[in-house]
Amino acid sequence: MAGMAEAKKPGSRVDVATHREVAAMLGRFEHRYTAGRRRLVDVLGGAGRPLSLPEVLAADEQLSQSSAYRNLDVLERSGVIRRLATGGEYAYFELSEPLLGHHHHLICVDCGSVTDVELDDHVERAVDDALHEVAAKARFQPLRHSLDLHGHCAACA
Amino acid sequence: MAGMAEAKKPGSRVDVATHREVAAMLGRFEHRYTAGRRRLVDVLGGAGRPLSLPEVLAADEQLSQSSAYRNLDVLERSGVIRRLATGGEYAYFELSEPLLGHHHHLICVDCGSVTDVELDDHVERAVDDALHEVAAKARFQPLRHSLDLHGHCAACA
DNA sequence: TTGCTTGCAAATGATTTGCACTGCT
DNA sequence: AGCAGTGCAAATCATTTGCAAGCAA
Repeated sequence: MAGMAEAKKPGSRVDVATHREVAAMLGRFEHRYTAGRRRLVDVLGGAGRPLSLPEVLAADEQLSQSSAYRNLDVLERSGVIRRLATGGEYAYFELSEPLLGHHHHLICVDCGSVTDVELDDHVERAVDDALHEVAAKARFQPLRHSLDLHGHCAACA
Repeated sequence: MAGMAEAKKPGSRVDVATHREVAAMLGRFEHRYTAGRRRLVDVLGGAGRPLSLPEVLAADEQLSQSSAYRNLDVLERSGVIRRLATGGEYAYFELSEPLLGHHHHLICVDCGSVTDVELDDHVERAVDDALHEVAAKARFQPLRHSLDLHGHCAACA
């Protein structure tokens, strides 16, 4: 493990391929991949779960609140990250599905924390088929589905 | 149809059985079923789709903003209504599933409007089974799942 | 230099709350 | 009387924005 490089820059918890991909996504919208934005991607990519803004700021002291919000907005519009409406007091942010893969969330109704989970392809397909069917009936153009489980996390139970 | 009473009080768009059920739910929490709360249930029950607070207020001029928010909170805590976090600027409210039945939402990313849809029991069961499985692995106690489709509604497409 | 980016401080706006009053029970 | 419920106005607080200064092409 120690000698086994994982293609990460020192100080970055996200691999080089991901950073390259992010740079390309930003480039498509004529946005620069600045230090502040790279820090956000490092924090979100290193967390392994969605983070609220306070958590993001706590993870990297160098980030300022307003710029973090502004850059999260840029990253969201460029398709790099996703903003989760959990119903709690904060929005949560995570790398988008093109970077992280399709998945779902366990949302704690007590503390608001969010955990990523994946489901069987078989179930995913059944859900997608069923949703496309009802969407067609309502002349609704589907973009993506969100499937979350609300309940009490291990820590709050 | 004209002579075919549907067990609704004049001026109420919600049937008597629902109002009785709501009264019982509130009673369990020692809350009264006041005129203002009844008006909210009438508005939400009559809409047939989730409504934002401005829509609720527009539907009944007699409702005051702060009391509406306060009563929606009471109704939510009593299990009468559900608050939806759509990601848009407003929260949306609808009668809870015990009153309305289990269903899902088509959420328009442009205008924020929400439409109710139902899925095959077969799909519902597959989803629930899959979610319970991953929840168990994470020692997470499930309360309910939410499955929403985000996209462009017929009006915004 | 031109214009994207940044950080600070101030503004915004949905939602919540203090308070005095009304009305059940 | 006692206390839940109401409406107004004011407060809250996550998030957004104005502006002056920094930095890359």
